[in-house]
Amino acid sequence: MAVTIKDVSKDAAVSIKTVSRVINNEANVAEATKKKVLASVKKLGFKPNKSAQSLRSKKSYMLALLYDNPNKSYLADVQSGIFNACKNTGYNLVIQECDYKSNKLKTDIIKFVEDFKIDGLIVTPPLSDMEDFLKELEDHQIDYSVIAPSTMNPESLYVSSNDYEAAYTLTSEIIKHGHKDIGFIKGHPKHSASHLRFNGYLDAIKNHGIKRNDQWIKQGNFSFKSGFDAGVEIFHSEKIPTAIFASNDSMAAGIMKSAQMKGMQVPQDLSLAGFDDSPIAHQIWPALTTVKQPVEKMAAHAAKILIAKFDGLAEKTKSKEFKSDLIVRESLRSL
Amino acid sequence: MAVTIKDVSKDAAVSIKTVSRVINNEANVAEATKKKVLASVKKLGFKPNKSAQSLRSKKSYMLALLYDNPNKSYLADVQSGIFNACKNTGYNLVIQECDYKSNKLKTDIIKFVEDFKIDGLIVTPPLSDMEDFLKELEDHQIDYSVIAPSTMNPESLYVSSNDYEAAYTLTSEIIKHGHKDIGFIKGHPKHSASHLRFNGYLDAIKNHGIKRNDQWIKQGNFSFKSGFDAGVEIFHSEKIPTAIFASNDSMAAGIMKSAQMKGMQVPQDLSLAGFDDSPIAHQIWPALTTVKQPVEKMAAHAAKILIAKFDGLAEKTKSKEFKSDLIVRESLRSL
DNA sequence: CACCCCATTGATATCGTTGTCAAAGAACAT
DNA sequence: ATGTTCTTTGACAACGATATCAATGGGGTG
Repeated sequence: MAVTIKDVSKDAAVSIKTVSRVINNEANVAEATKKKVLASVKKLGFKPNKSAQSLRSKKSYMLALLYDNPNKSYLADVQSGIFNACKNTGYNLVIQECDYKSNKLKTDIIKFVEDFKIDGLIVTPPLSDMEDFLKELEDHQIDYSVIAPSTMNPESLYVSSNDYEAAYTLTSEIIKHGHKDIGFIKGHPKHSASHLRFNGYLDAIKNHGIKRNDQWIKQGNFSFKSGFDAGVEIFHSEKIPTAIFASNDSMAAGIMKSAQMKGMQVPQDLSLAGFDDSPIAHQIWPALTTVKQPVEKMAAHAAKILIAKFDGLAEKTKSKEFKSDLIVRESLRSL
Repeated sequence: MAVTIKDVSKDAAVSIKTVSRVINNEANVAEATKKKVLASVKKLGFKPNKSAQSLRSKKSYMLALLYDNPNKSYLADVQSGIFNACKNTGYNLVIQECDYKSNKLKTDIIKFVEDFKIDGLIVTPPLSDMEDFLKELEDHQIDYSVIAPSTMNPESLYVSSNDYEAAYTLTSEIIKHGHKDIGFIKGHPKHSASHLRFNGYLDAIKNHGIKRNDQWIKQGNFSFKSGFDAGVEIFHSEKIPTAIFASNDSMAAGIMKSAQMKGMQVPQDLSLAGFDDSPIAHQIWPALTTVKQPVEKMAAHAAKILIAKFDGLAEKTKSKEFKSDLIVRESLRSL
């Protein structure tokens, strides 16, 4: 039989309520009592029973990760980050796949939260970009933190990244290599990341005196196939750009395939850059120059913010913007 | 306030124990009573409180997935399968990363199971290949099901795949294309899949009268880099094989990189085959001929087996072997 | 008709926590 | 010394389910 709060209270010669107070870090426990109790807890190896805690306190100690059809490696990184943050906090993670297009999305999620008594949500793109969805959560007093490239509501809990700046930097890097004819593949329009990256690109070429050429700017949706299709289209243009910046690595890989099928070599005939530093970026040849976001850290932070909010004692953790790194590999050549 | 068993019992004019009996599908409830109760349950939208159930019944309704550093897309597929199987069963999934090399592995996992009162484990390679580890679980009466290419213990709960046959088939396919000089890259030695795939290859070439050439057989560990290194080595041989079969797609991609860096074209100068049909297989060019296992279905089945064991009523689900499919793409050419 | 058996049902204890509230004691002001 | 406030503590109820065990009643048997 496992050791219970009762055993501890006997061992420490205090009431069970006092033990409860100690393990919950409540105020107004004498220092000496606290010490005594903690000693007993340690000695007996006491671990509070989650079910009993949940039942009584109406908390589930469960966070849920909401996602919609992400890149698998992104998902794995996010999960991994959250798990690390949860470790030793008593919180656990459940995963919930959603369909951002569903008109039942809001009610489904609210039902999910209520059924499972989820304490808080961690919301990833593109759900994190849907204002009405987040509003609905707030209306139902559901706590959440978002992982998103931009923040619409600075009051909410969030971790953000600097997609605009990163795209600006990467574009500038391409320009530094002597390129003037630079194509761009946009990401999925429902992701705010897509617009930020595109704006970073646009501002960078503009500030370097390069004129935008819409023949080389194609709409993609972050999928390999959309990159491939965009590549095929671009290579049908009368004039072909010397470099293409795709809004993520999968699309860049798609372009590479379409280029290679046309007999073009990367980077000799075409320079290429991606975004995300997903596994594909270094598993193709030539390896992609890209931008790496600290996804795992971001996810961990998103979880920490939430937990800090629930658990009064947790060190106060604030919303925060994370910086991305430029990863220079082989797919970019100097003209 | 959520509706409780008490509300239902009032509405149906029976005792709470009878409601409990109905929702747990216990025997000896009159058909009429059952109907009446179920009607009230539906009418009020009653959902049993997990915490209360756990507390009283000593079950957590939680399964845990044990993994060690897998391919991220494999992990995502496994999770997705398990989640689907859990849906509407009341069971939930937690994820636990392990280190198969750690000498604390066994005690850590047992502690984990006891601390969280995990009902059952789903064990993936290479942990599922460690007999002593599984033995330890049994000694502690921990329920588990394994997802593994082979089964050491036909009594245990498992889902298996036919890696040997699939490798045999794929090798035969390569031979049918006219290849006689076929290299092989072995997988991580701690994975039984590695040996099964290798044996499938060996038997296939033997049965087709092809002699084994150890210069073309290299040890890998399923990583991209190990494939790349193996490729570099092989291409230093005096004679180069016309085809290489890598034990997984990442390593095949690594070989492709090493070949392309040498100026060789796939499949003109070198045919290539992989295994797993991971995303990389179709995101490189030429796309890889490979073997696809129904990973998601397998994982779902592994979860179902466990749940069936716990929940007396669940349809009896048996251990099962799943078949893989050959996926023919562009990386294999006829001589 | 009396008896027993078995299927069905319910009253109540129980799981291991936290919440409520009151009591005891310490500290401080008057 | 007395009253007041604040800190510290504990007794006991409560959370919402399942477990135990006894009560009830219908059907079969002698």
